[in-house]
Amino acid sequence: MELEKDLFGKCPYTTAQKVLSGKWSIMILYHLGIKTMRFGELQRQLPDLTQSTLTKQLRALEDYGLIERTIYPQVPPKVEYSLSDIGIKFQKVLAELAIWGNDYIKTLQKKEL
Amino acid sequence: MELEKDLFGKCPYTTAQKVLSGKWSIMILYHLGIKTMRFGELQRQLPDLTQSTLTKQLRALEDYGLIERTIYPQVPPKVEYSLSDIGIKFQKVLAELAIWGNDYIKTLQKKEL
DNA sequence: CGGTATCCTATCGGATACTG
DNA sequence: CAGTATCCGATAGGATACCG
Repeated sequence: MELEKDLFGKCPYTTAQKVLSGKWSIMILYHLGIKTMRFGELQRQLPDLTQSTLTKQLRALEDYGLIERTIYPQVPPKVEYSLSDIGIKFQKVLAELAIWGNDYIKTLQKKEL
Repeated sequence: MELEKDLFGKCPYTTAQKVLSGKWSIMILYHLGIKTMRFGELQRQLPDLTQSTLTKQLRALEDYGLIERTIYPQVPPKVEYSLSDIGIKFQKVLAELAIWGNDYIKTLQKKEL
């Protein structure tokens, strides 16, 4: 995933779509919205993706500017991931997404009855 | 894209992510939120995807239950796409997404200066 | 008009193994 | 601890051509 600089002029939806295209973007943004986390802690929250996949997804979100990576120069290494300003603003979308997602699941369940 | 029936028990975010994974889902949902449209009209709004791709994306959204397809038995054929109840509810997410998307574009532009 | 049916390719996510 | 390097398979999406 590589950041495209020519997002300007594009519509907000297309832009959002690109940023959210990563399979784990939403989940990562959700967890970092709860609190800043170290790599390992984040990985424990998301047991279904491997270390290398998590790294790639984090790099993508970092390139897009949604999250920030802070490296503490020490041994053993400590790296913290947190939301950027624009990442924090995304929490509003997540909130609506959560409401809708629960609603959607309920709808599916009714159909099954 | 095939609908998975075992979404139950999953978190709302994972569910939402699956539904939104289609490259054009958001754009389609946005346009159908404005008004019910025929296939051709929708295609004119989205010049960047081919007919076959549009068909696939529409089928996926239909399978997920977000949109409804109404076929009017006449010649030439007339098919209308509209939002389902849960699709209408998704407009709230889209609204937040639009706000955020515009914000994000502004942020990027500032960085470029 | 509103599709199918094929085929093809790029990319993305995952598995695995190794490292400062 | 937090990565990187490499490889690999699945699949989503696009191009093209044809159809009721």
